[in-house]
Parts: sequence; C-alpha cells; structure tokens
Amino acid sequence: MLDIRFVREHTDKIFDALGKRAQKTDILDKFLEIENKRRELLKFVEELRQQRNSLSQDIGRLKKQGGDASAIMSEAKSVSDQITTKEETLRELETGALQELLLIPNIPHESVPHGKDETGNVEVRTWGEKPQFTFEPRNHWDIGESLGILDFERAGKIAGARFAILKGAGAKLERALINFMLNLHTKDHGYTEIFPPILVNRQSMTGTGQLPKFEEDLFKLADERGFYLIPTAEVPVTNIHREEILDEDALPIFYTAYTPCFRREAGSYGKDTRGLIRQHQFNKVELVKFVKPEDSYNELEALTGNAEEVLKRLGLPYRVVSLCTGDMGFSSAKTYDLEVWFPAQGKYREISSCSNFEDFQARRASIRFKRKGGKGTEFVHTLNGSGLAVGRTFAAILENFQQEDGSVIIPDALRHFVGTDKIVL
RNA sequence: GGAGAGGUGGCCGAGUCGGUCGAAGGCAGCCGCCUGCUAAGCGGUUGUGGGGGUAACACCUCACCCAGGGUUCGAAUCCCUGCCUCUCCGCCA
Repeated sequence: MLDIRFVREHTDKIFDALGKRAQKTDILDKFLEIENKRRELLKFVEELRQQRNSLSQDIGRLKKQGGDASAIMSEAKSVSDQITTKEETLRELETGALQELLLIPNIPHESVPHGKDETGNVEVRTWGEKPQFTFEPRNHWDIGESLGILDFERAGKIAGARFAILKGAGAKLERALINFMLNLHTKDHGYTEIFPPILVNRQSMTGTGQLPKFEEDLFKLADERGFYLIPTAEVPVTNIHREEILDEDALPIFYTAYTPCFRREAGSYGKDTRGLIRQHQFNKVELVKFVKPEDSYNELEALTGNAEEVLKRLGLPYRVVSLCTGDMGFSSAKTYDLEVWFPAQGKYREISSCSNFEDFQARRASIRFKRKGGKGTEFVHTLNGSGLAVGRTFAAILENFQQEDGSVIIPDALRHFVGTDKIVL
C-alpha cells in the first residue's frame, strides 16, 4: 500500500507508475473521488464530536454542582444522533478508500527498465557454462520417472494434477537441497533460520499484498477461521514483525525459512503441465530482510547475490534478469529474477525472484522503526527472494547433470547430504 | 472437550458508584543542573494514527486502554461477540 497522502498529493506520479506498469488508471480516479469525500465528511464529523465532548463535560460539571442538566442533555442527544448517522457514511467511505488504495500497485524504482511485458526484461548477467551433450538431453520428468525417483501418476491418484511423489534418492535429494540451502544462508550469509506457521490468517495475506487482489491464487481452508495456505514463506516471515515498532539497533534483520508453498495456479492451464516446474505444492527456501530505507537497494543486490550463490555452488548455469515495469509483481519496486538453464527446453526458467518492496509491505503490515534520537517512526523497507525454489532446483539438477546412461551426477556440494555422488538406474 | 483467571502506554503497574483519563506511580529513554570522573541526586520532558495548519516548527482537533458491536449526553470503566494468554481436568501426537 502506498501512503494515502502521497497518493493524494502526487497523483501524477501514481498515474505515471500505473502507465509504466501497463495498467488502467481508473482505480486512481475512483480512489481520489472517494478519498476527497471522506476527508470532507471526516472534518464535519470531528467538529460534531468536539461539540458533543464539550457538552458532555458541561453536563458532568453541572451534575456535580447539583444543577439541572436536562436541557443540555437533550441538546447533546441530538448532536450525538447526528454523529451516529454521519459516522455510518464515513465508515463506508473509509473502507471504500482503503479498498481502492490496496489495489494500487507499488511505484517502480527509477532503475527499473520500462516495458509492457516479459519481453521488456533486461538480462543483467549470466553465469556458468551450459552443458554440452553428445545425446539428446531429456526432460527432468522423464529422467526422474525412469530413475524411479519421481512419480507423477500416483501423485495424481492421491491428490490430482500438479502434484508429485518423490521417492528414494529423489526424496533424499529434495531434503539435501533444503539442508544445503539453509546451511549456506545461516552459516555464510548471516540469516536467522525460521520455521513459521504454514496456515495464516487474512491479515497476514493482506500485509504482504497477496490480498485482496490475488485471492484466486490462494488455497483457502473451509474452516470457519478462514485460514489460508501460504503461497510463499514471505507471508508468515514478513508478518513476524507486523504491527511492531523496531529499534534502529535491531536492523537489519535477515531471516531464512524453509516451507512448503501452495498455489492454486488458476489461469495457468496448459502451462508446464508436466514436470516439477509448476506444482500446487512445492518446497522453497526463502530469504527475507527488514532494513532501513537508505540501505534497501544495496541489500537487494546482496540478497540476489545470496540466492545466486546457491546456483554457483551447485554448478547450475543461470542468468539474472531485471524485470521491467510491466512484468513486475504488484508489491515490488524492483525485482531481479534468477533463471536457471533447462537444457531439454533449451531455455532459462525462473528459479528465484528477488524483490525490494521498499515500504509498500511495511505500510500495509505496519512494520516501523524508530531512529535513535529521532522523532516519530518510519516504515522499514522489506525485501525477499527465493533462495531457492527447491523443486525447480531439483529439476535443473536432473536436466543439467544427466548422463547418457540415464544416471544423474550429484553436485559436490550436495554429496555429503545425499550420501552418494550419482543416482543410477 | 470441561472448569476458572486475565488482556491498560517501550516495560512494570494503578484506575474508585461510568463524568476534564491519553490515562496515577515506578522503570527505561531524552534534555538540563549538580558532581574531579562514575554512581547517586534535583528539575523538566518522552505514545501511535488521522484531519486541519505552517516555508518548516509551533499550534488546533479527532480517534485509539486486545478486536468488533451495544447501552449512555458521556465508557479504559457497564453489556454482548470474537481473538489471544494463563491455570486445572480430560483427550491425543
């Protein structure tokens, strides 16, 4: 969420940002209309309240002196009735204005390339050598199924499409990846490990920006408490400090968390229907930072580097892409995607998305800090990135390190965790 | 699942039969003074958000004592609902 005052006073900038994001600008007009009415009425209601307060005080004073207050009391009653009526309208305007405000996306940082869709994204750098094969490289699902470590068919029986069973060395490889990533981030990159709730409430989803706009992407439990399954650890981990005022000394805060993630994938019918790329349930190790505003862009570079380090240590070729204004997520001010090489598809696919939200999430979630000696509070800047999506890393390993005999070489960094250097038929 | 207790400002903690309560007191913090230094001491000060206002302060005002409703001229104080915490019993991993 943007600052309500900022939106009001810098309409041109919001208008501009919406344009860059290739979005309609009518929400802005709608917001302004409601917001102006809201302020007008608010002023009026506050004046009435002031009147009521002073009358009530008079009544109190008079009664203490044993006087007759009935005349003032009836006057106060009529003021009070007026307030009740107006307050109802005011409440409607308030929720209306907030609703619109929550639908306005973040303003892209000036360094973000302009573009209307993914074709406008800019490759920042590449790393690693794409493997050369003397044979036709196979898809990871073929490799996995023939090795007996992936079973999509039975997963379909148990749950449905877009689920997988990992078995034997496959399950072990998945677990190895999680351990490897968490160890790297906690030991070498200074993150504190978190294991958060995987069901969260509506407020948390709103805090990080999944709601109200992206309800259809989420799994919601039928339970009357209205729990949602998290689509990413970003949600519970960022919300750890929701409605808190942090000490300046406490910043920066770095958290890493492994969690399963759950996504409806509504509207992606026909996309990546096979394999591990797009599942309803997948594992991810997430990186989350809470930092001071002046540090957030440096921290974004560092965080992206932390995610890249995973790929480097695994020896997986990748590239870093700066998402353009039209392709960036709703809450983000700047995003780098890490894309890993998939030989069978002959292209790079997203494996991590690292974003600086500036104060967009912090304002929604009310995560603030106080500077030493300074007056008032400021919103922190929040960042997060996958470090990495485990399922996609799994798939990339199968594809990049496949051998002609159908076996798969395990990267050095994982051998200690998997207990073998090769998965064989 | 059954029975009780409770949720007040950064923390601790008081709030009488509802009436200048945004809230006593203490701690912590900040600013002075004092002290050879430190400690102690003395005086003052310190919540958050919204609206108005200002070049910027100042200032004015409204709201907030877990959340949401209700009663009332007026609620931290009374009533209802929800959430959370704690204790005891039962049950289960």
